[in-house]
Amino acid sequence: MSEPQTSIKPHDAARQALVEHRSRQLLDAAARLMERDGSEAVSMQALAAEAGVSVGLIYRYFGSKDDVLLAVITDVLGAFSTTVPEAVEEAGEDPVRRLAAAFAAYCRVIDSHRHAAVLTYRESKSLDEAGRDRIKRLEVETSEPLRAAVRDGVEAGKLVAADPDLVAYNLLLLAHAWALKHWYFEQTRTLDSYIRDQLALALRAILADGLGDAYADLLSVGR
Amino acid sequence: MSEPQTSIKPHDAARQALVEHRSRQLLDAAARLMERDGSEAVSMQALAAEAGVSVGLIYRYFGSKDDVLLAVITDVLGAFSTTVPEAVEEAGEDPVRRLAAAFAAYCRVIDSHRHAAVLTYRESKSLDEAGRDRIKRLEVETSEPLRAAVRDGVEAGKLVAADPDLVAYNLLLLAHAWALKHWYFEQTRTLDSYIRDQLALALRAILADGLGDAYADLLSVGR
DNA sequence: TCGGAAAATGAATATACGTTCACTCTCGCT
DNA sequence: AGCGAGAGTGAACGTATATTCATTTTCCGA
Repeated sequence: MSEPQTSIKPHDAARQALVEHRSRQLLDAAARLMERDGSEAVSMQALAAEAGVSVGLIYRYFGSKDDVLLAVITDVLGAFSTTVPEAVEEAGEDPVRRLAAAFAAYCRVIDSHRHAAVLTYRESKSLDEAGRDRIKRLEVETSEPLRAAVRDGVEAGKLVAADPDLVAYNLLLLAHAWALKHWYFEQTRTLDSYIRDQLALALRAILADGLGDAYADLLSVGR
Repeated sequence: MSEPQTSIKPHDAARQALVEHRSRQLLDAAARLMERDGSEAVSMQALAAEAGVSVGLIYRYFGSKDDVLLAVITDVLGAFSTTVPEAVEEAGEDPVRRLAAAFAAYCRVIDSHRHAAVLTYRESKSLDEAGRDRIKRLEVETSEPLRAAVRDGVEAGKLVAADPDLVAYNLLLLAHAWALKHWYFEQTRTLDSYIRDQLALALRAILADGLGDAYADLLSVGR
């Protein structure tokens, strides 16, 4: 009934700290590798080299390559779910402003993880069924702030959208598009002008009549 | 100065026919394989099996796997450049109707090659720089009908778009999205309702004031 | 009918990569 | 100081798969 060792607690704490540290080190290395050489370049050996550890060590902290990739994706999705709500709060009460802030925040997170953010689009033989389902669910969940903002706008009579979910999902897609089609958009746009122009276009479709003046600043298009 | 063989001409014709036949056979097999098992499943051995030929034969008609994939993509892009203009012509003179027809045609082509159409999004280590550039150029070219329709609509005063190119490219993206995010959209939509709803939403953003009634049929949403 | 050139075959080769494991190193405790 | 458990190592293994090539088959013209 008694523990074989009395020092379980402190051990566990140290262990946890190490796990935390190694996981972060590896996930950071994976992200770095991805942004530098593309997501195809993330092999276990390359990851080990980038992180400055041995191949075998990775398997002490992640069960498989799938697990690593899953964790990278989860990381990015986590960034959404902290950054975006924050930005929305800062935008104040107006649902239109909140929507604009949410979209901008999405785009900015994606811009700083351009490859990792679109890992989901890779028809990976790697990621198994369960992992894919989990990611899909998370992805839909992280689009919730957008959906909420659109719904609020409709309820407040400031937006008109027959299908708020479609509007929100399209905005999510356009945020992803900044990464997916970066080679195209970068020819003519910066991140800021992309956000501004896409937002202006989207708002034109859903802003209630007569509100153009109130949001003129959001409806302007880049020079 | 004289040819070693007098029968060069007929030979060449027969050769050409064979090349044509084999290429089609292989590209069709690749497309079939892709739609059935996903694009990751297209290995040279699987392709050979699906086409009912030997592995070595593929290399007689394509220099490498890259070449095969490139040809598959080119095939789909070719389908765009014949189908879409056709659909646009059938839609008559009205630029708004033409735009609607173009978008619908895009979506339909994509729907029938859901995996192949989206091969471009695979961050393939396979496809080399030159091939990717060629594809990018072709992809932009195939979006020309959309661009033209939007521009015409603006000139005719029926559409209002600060940046017609962005509008056209977004529509292209939304067509791709039917394939990219099929797992999401299929939950709530059919291809037809997808086309209708996306078109309605997009038109709301760009239709000139007072034209709502004239295009009420294009602006309706829902089942 | 026959010879040979082109077409086709598929086993073998090369390579890249995920995963494992026998071994070494580190460090806290006695 | 010495020991032992857990941390870390990296060569080796298995597998998948792109590519090659020696060999066989097909088929057309003489």
